[in-house]
Amino acid sequence: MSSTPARVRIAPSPTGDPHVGTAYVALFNRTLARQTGGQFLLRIDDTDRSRYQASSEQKIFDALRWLGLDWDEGPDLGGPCAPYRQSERNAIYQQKVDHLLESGNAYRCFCSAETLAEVREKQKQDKLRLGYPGTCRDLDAVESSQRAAKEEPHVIRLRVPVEGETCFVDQIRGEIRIANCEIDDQVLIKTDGFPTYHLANVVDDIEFGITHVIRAEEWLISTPKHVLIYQALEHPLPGFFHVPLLRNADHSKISKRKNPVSLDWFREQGYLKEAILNFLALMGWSPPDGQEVFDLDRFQQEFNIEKISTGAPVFDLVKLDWLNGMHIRKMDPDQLLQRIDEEGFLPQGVSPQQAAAVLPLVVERMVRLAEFEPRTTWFFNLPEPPTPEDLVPRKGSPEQSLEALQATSALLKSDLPFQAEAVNEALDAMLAEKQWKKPLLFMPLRFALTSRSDSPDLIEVMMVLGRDNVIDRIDRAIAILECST
RNA sequence: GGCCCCAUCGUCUAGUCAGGUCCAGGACAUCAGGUUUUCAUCCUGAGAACAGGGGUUCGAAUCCCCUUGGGGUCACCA
Repeated sequence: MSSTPARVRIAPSPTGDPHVGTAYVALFNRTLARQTGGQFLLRIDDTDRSRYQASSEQKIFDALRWLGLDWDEGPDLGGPCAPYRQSERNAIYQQKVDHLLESGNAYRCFCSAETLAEVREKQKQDKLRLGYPGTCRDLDAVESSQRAAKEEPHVIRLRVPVEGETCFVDQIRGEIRIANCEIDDQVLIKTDGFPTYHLANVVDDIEFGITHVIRAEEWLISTPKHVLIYQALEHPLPGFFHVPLLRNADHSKISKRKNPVSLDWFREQGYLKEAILNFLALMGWSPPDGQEVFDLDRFQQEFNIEKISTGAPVFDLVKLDWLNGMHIRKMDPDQLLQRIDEEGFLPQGVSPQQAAAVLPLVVERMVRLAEFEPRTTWFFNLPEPPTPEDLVPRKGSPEQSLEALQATSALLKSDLPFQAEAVNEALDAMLAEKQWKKPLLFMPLRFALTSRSDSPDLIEVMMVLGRDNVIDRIDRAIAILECST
C-alpha cells in the first residue's frame, strides 16, 4: 500500500442527474486518499456552457454526501486551491495558454466549426483518418496576432509533434504508446473563450497538486494529449489509473437507456448506501478473503488500487438486490428503523414506534426499503377483504376453510391467554384433534389477516395485531365465506 | 474504417506479473433437496468457464504470435 499521501480528485460535470459512474470513480479516489492520509477533492467541470444545468451541481453534492463519499476540498467547502469550479478559473487557463502560445506549443486556428465539419465528412467519405487538416498550424505569427487583435473568432490548438510517439504508464494496464501522427491537434480554448476538458483538466491537476489521476477508461485514449500538455507546461506526470467502464448487459458503456444510472433513482428505490458502495467496490475488485459483504471501513483496509481488474464489468442489479438484503439484515434493528424513517419509507402517519413493532417480522423478506410499506400495510390499515377464492387453499374446500376459521375464532374468543406460545399450542392441539393438515388452516387464516398469499409467521402476525383485530378479521373472512356458499 | 484497451462459469470474479499444488476456486443467479403455516431467511447438493489456432517448455488458464470476438475513442462534450 502506498504510503505517500495521495491528492486525488473527481471532476463531475453538472449536466444532469448524479451518475452512478461518478460514485464508482469517487469511491476509488476517496479510498486511496483515506488510505494514504491524503486529500480527496471535488472539482466541478462546468466548462461546457451549452450543457450546463444549474440544479445539477447541488444534486451531485447531495448524492455523494448521501453515499458517505465526502470530500476535503470543493466548491462548497473551499480550500487552499480555490476556486474549485472551472468556470471561475478562466484567468488561470488564459495565462497558461498564453505561455503555450509563446513557447510555440499552441497556435490559433481560425477555421470555422462548419468548415471543419465538412472536412470531416469528406474524410469519412474517402475513408481517410479523421482529424484536423492542419490548415492554421503554420500561420504566420504576426498575421495570427493581428487577426486575433481584430477579434476574429478562433480557437487555440495544441501543436502535436508530427513524428515520434507519446507514451505513459497506466498503473493498472501497463505501458501505453501511441504514435504522434495519430494524435489530433486538440482544441485547448474554444471560440467562447472557455477551455476544453483537456486543457482545464491538466492545468487544474497541476495547480491542485494532484498525484494520482484515477478516472474511467474512456479517457485512456486521450491521455497522450494530456501527457503532451504536461510536457509543454514542463510539469512531471501524475500516476494514471484508468478503471474499467461500467457496462450494460450487452457490454456497451453503461447508459440511461439501458440501465438505471441516476444515484437518485437508487435512493428512491430504497437501496442502502452501504449496499451500493459494496456493489460498486465489487465491480473490478475482489476481497482477498473472499468475503463479499463488507463496509467502507473494511474496504479501506483491504483495497489495493493496482489490483483493479482490466475486464469490463456488467452492472447487474440482481446482485445489488442480494447485497441490499444482506446489508438490511446486518444492520441492527434500531439503526434500520431510523434509516427507513430518514429515507422517507415510513408509511403516511406512521410513527417510528409503531413501525418498530412490525419491522422484525419483515426484515428477512425485504430486499429494498421501499418494500416496507406494501409488506406492512395489513398492520397499519385494514386491508381490502380477501375474495372467497383466496380463502380456499388448493387442496381444501370452502366448508373446511369455514370450519377452520370458525374454530379459530371461537378459540380466540375463549379465555385462552393471548400469548404466542399459548395460541400456538392451542392451534396445534386443535389441528391434532381434528386431524387437519396445517396449510388447510393457515392459508385461510393468512388471507383473513393480511389479504396476501405471503406474510410473516402467523402467530407473530396475530400478536402484533392484537386479539380484537384478529378476531374481527377472522369473522370478516367467515362472513365472506358464508355469503359465497 | 484508423488507433487504443480488453478476453476464466449466464453475471461479478480468484488464479496470470514470479508456468507445475487448477481435469480451474468463491459469490450472485438457476435447478434439486432440507427446515417450514405461505413467502423469505437459513442449510445441503448439482449443472455451469480458461474464445480459437499456432508456438516456447518436461509442463501453459498463466509467456510469445496470429485469428476471432467485445469495448472505447476519433467534437470548439465531458
